[in-house]
Amino acid sequence: MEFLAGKDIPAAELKWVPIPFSGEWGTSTSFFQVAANEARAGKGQGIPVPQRAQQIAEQVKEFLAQQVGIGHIEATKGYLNFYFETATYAGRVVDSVLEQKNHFGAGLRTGSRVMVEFSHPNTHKAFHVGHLRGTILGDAICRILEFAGFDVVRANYPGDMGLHVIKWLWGYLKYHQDEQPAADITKWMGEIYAEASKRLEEDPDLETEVRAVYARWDQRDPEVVALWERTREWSLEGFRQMYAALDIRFDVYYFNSQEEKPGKEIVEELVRRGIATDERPQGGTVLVKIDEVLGLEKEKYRTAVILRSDETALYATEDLALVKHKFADYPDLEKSLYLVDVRQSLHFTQVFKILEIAGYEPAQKCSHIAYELVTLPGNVVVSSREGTVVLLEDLLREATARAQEEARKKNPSLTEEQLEKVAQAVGLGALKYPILARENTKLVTFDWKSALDFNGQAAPYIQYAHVRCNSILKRANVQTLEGWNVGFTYELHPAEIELIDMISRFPSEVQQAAAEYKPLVIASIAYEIARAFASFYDACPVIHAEPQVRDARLRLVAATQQALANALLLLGITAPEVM
RNA sequence: GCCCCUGUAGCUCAAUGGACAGAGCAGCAGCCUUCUAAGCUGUUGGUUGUGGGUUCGAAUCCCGCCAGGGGCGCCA
Repeated sequence: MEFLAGKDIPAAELKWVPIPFSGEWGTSTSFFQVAANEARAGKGQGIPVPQRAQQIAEQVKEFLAQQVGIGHIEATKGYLNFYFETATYAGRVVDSVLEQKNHFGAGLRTGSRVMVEFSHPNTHKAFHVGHLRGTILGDAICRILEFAGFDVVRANYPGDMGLHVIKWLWGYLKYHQDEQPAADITKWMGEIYAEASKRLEEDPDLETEVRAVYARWDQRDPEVVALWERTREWSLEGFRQMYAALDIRFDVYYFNSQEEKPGKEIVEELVRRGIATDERPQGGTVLVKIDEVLGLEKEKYRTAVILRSDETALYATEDLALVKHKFADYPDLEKSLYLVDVRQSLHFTQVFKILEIAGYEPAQKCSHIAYELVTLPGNVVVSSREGTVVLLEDLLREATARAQEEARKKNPSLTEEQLEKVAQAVGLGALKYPILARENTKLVTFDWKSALDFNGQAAPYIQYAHVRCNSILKRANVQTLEGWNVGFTYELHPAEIELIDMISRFPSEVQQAAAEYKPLVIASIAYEIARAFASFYDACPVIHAEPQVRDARLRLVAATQQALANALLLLGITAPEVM
């Protein structure tokens, strides 16, 4: 550091990055910025920056080489690479995994609480692949945030009231009065919804009848309320089963039907305070001309309608109340996240902005995390109205059936009970992984072929690596790995080094995934660890190696298994013992 | 018209402003008397949509353009 200061090199400005993999570990920094600064200050002596950077790197290397306690250093292309001593580094990585076990990679508790709202299914509609993305993504984000050190509140906000529910009730009353649900309730309800939508499209005059049902709901007409309560429960039961099948849980449920009243009160308050414009006297709506209120010249937040002209509530009405409801329940929330598809970006911007204008400060802690849609081949949007849906239950059934068939073929020694479990783990994992391994902002096209492809970069590949680790440890008949005094004192195979390298990256990947709300980061490192292990498995015998090598490798295998298990857990994917 | 997202290998996707743009799939050539072949090894494949700019350095940041998708006063 003193040396650097003497050279006018600001040590604090040096960025340290991993060295591109070359069979050794180390950390590296470059002197391009230093050289560029020199050149700018006229001290560059006319030497091109890259060359000058290399000169500095060499000078620093010369100096450091005279110091004791520093191993292998290299100056190349303007970079200064410090290499760690292999045996020490490898041992430290493996030891820390085996010591920390299922906490390996976990962050320190931050003491700060974050709410993540996700899934928000609509009652009286089908639950299809389109809903799967937000649900799976939300679950993984919660798992990652929790592991990274946050206290997470998992919130669900089912749409149990709104025009779609009213439409369903209307369709039922008019065409299916007193009908009992079919065995598959969710599917049956979805069909009634699709039928109602179709009839309304064919004859727009029927709108008035639907509005009339909405009015009856608003006046709490006993027949409508009773029917709503009964049918709503059918849907909710369906959701409970669905979440159980997906291995997803929630801490708190909010229902938009509960936010109608408080929402309308907020609307009235906004009108009183002159923030909202009340056009009801002219037969219009209540709305907030946000840009106008803020005095913006260019349109940005636009205008938000917050109450219908017939005084029934919109989602906007209810969302205003929900923001407050959440902070009333959890006053210490540092963040309130809304994981909702990208089409609702403007809506949330408006809701949060309106509350901010009204002086409600927690609104600034709210943010919308947008994700893109799942479409069907040919850019067909999944729509319960159009009936272009792939139902989640069909998807789950297909995936597990396919996984079971595959498992039976690959490993005939499995018992029926084991097959069952493997099919669950593999089928579900195969569905989740492609969604999680993709940037949130990218469209996912669903097709059966790739959904049921279990090869290559997919969950089964990672699960298989975990199973192989397990298999080796079982065959080695290791009772415990505690207190082993073994190290990586032999010459490591490149595959071994890469595997250790990948494992060592896991903790920082967790932090990145949490900071950016990106399960993709975990999906990638999980795959990288599995891939490195597959090469290692092929190149490095464990059980039949010499005792000293065998023991070190057994510990590495155990560490790999642990790292894979931790990563899979964050993705909500089961790590099987056998498959 | 305004705003947002996307454009990387034949296909699906990666890549904190840093070293040679990487994987999978598909294709081609190999590997199972040795820890499960849902695997491994090798190989083919690139003007990162396009034109400028900033920078020592750009797939990445800024501006223009092209193409696709989404949103924009009573759907959610």
